[in-house]
Amino acid sequence: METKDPKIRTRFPPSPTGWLHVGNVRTALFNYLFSRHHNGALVLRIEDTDKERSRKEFQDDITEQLSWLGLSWDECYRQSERLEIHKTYLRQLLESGKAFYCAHSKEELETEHKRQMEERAIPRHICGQRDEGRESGVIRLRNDTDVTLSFADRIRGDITFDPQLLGDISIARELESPLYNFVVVVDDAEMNITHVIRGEDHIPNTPKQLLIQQALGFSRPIYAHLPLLLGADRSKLSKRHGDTAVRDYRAAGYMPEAIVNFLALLGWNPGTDQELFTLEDLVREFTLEKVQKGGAIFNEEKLAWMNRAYLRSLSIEQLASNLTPFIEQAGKKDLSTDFIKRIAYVEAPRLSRLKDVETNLPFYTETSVYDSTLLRWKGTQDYTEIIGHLKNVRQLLCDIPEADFYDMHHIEAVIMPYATAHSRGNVLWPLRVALCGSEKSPGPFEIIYVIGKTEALQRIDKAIKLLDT
RNA sequence: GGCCCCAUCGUCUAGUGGCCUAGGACAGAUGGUUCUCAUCCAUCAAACCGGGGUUCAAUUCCCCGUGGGGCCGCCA
Repeated sequence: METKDPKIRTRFPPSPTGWLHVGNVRTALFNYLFSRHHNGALVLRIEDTDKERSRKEFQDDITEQLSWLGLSWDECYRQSERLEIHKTYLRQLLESGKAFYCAHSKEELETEHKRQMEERAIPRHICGQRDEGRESGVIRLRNDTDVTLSFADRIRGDITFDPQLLGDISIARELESPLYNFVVVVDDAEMNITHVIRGEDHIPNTPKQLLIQQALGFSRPIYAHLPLLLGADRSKLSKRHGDTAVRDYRAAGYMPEAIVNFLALLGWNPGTDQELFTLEDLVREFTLEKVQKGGAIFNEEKLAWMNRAYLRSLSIEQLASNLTPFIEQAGKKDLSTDFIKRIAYVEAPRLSRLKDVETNLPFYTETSVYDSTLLRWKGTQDYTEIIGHLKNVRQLLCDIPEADFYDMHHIEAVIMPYATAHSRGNVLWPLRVALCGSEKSPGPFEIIYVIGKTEALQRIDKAIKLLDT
């Protein structure tokens, strides 16, 4: 059993350069689960040091989607507001000679890199200007370490690097513009981050950050590198794999609980057969020891299955209110709440995503034009027989009091004996087609239940008329 | 190319030397229920990357291959 350590602090540091995507959310989730499991704190840090690419709408998207998913944070910072702190440490390194200005041009560095690749040499920049005392250019950390760098990853064990392969690490474009590896180290230390839980694509950054930490005299946090989220081709999940933004899944009608549950199981599981977890369950069960090492493919079919499970756990009232915006979006804005509740009731077993409601919506809200031949069961039924059945069923429906139309099973109980007596297909197929005008649809009782007595009678009359002419 | 990480059914995974004729879930196939669609129920098919060790015994430990991935920015 792990002990609860209130001093544990984790962080989630997205850069606001695109819509928050599911890979980021998985990282955020694991940080959330770990910190909450230990009664610790989660810091949200907007990494907006790249002024060119950072945008306010993306930053808003981060907080909006995290909130929607139920992932809360305890503190929030914007890196761009911490420039003075970063500059202080930058000056410290410059003054102590641990960092220096490198005035080589981009072109020069590019040429050097190209040559190194061609010569199969180590791609690194060991700057010849270390001791020239220049006062402008890129600020680099002097790297003359020759001892092997090593850190204990909580998920992968010891990972070692040869620091000589790194060259002099760039830490700022200029004094006013510090770079990622430097800022991360300073902020993690300043914010007392105890556990750095991030994607394994950051493993190569770790030795650089270790070096910067040492130069600054900071203590080292515990690292845990998560397996990557993969696309179907097993490469790192990205935009080219299709919709990966949380807002897209939200717009399609995935439940936040399903997304969280699904993401948690990508790279982690408690070692049991349980698949459905609330966020509280996850917080209670989560440990880094159970985190997987290999990358996991983001399989939308399983997400859809899980979403179905969550949709079906909703009450009709809850489902109806979740469905309402999607029904409105499909162009049906004035439906009564009772009507929507009846749609929710019959659609519940058919929905993978809330947006799927638009598939059958026309059956409930519109009358359709169809060919009279569609009314024939198996395509061969006699018209006069169909007319007879429809008229009889119509009469049965007429005799049901309006109030009983609010019970689907009552409607079924009235019509079913008649249908059975005349072979169900002979009665129910034409009835259903009369009601919806389509080959495939929900059952006749379901449609009648949704549209109500008056509308049902009208549609049956219309079908009878169609057959009569 | 260099460095680093990883490796059980198509996919997500259980499995920490014998309980494994390898378990579950999604997807798939078949059958049943059924007026169509969906739901639901039952059944089936499907994996330990290869080769060496260690051991009485390896999916599990070690090594080497192979395969996959990540990173090599004055992006984060």
